[in-house]
Amino acid sequence: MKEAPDIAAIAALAGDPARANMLTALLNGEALTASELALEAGVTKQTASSHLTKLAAGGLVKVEAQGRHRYYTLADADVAGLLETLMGVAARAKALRTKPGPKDEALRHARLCYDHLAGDLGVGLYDAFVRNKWISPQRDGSVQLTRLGRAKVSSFGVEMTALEAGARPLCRGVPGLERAAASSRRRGGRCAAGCVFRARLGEPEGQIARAGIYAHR
Amino acid sequence: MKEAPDIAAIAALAGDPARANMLTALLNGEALTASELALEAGVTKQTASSHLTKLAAGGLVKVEAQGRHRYYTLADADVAGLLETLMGVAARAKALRTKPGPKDEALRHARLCYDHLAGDLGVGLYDAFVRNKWISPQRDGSVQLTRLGRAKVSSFGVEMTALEAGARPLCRGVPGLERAAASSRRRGGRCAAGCVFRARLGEPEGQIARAGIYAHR
DNA sequence: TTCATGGTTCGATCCTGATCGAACCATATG
DNA sequence: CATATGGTTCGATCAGGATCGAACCATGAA
Repeated sequence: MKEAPDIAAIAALAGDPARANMLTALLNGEALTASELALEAGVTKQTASSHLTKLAAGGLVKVEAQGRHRYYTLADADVAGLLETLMGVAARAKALRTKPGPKDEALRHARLCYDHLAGDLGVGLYDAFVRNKWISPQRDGSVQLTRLGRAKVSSFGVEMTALEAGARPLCRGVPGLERAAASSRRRGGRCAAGCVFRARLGEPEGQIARAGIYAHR
Repeated sequence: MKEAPDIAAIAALAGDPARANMLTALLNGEALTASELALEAGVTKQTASSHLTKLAAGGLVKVEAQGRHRYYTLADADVAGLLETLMGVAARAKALRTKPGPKDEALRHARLCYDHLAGDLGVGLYDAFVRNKWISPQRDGSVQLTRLGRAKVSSFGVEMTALEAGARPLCRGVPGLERAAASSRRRGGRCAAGCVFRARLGEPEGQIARAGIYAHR
């Protein structure tokens, strides 16, 4: 478990209220100065400086100096995603008891959008692709684009270049996932690796695949 | 910023090395006893007990008693997702310097699988759907299933029930995202809300949509 | 019933890190 | 050049929480 300390390090960075406030303030994509972030966090400029140094060292934020101003932004979309995930987990854990502000409402809504109609279309497409035998779920959990399917998507105008892996499955079974895949199948659920493709086409983000990894006892 | 403390609370839970080790040990979906988790974390049983109480109170794990044994599992797939996201951020932040063990390799590989061929097919399908005018990206960033598209997916055998919202767009523009959407469009990138659908069909998880929210300065 | 084992609770210890005042450096403006 | 403002660094303080030994409770097996 060599990895845990590093996970802990990142999590610990977001685990401080002041730093969490700063990160959240940066979620809308604007770049804020150290002073502004100090205000957001409700701490002094020196405390803010100390925190921001840590966030930058930890790779959660980027800083760009413009004259005497230091503009901070989230390091990348993954950090934003992390914050969103935290929000989601917090909400489910009922840790989120207060009504979020407008900005958070927008994020909430965006997430609802993810889980809505587009998801249904993706699911529908996957099922239809299977029924029409355009893709073939494999025993090992992978999904194969069939000859028929190749012809079909080609007829849609899909560029075949990236898909021209011959008989190569779209998603190969993963050694560590075999057991989980088998387990998931027995439960009448979709297999893990197969669900990778399905996740691509419409399920809530990664949930199915994680459900595969995450075999309920 | 009422939300930040709750985010911080969740993050802080994962921010302790012992707890992080425990959570990671549970990532493969197995249920582990308190004693096993104590071993995983390298702490005494009493310390483990204390930690597990917090994790359970925070909603990150679930516990099920069987006789004198207490089996712990991750609370849900979102928690697993959170851990994965943390791993991803840690990896990008170069905080991850050691070579992960086999189990982690499987997770890594699963993620590679996500970002691979299935993604290409999804992207290809989206583009083809647009080119064929089966879906129509709207000015406000939403995506509309066209009359033609409805007929098409219906011909695939896709159940129309969930999609029978008439002229309702698959993904409506979000008020808070309009500016970001416009901004993203100007950059030659895909719009935010439109990319919700696209994300469904193949882009790395939520990245595009977040990129939209996250407007680079 | 006794003993073993799993797990919780209590209390004391101590380390870590957030915090801020003071001082200093860097930049901008009049 | 002097003053104002943005931001960093240093050092001292102290609260919080991880930790573990001891004790206790709960369950299982002989």
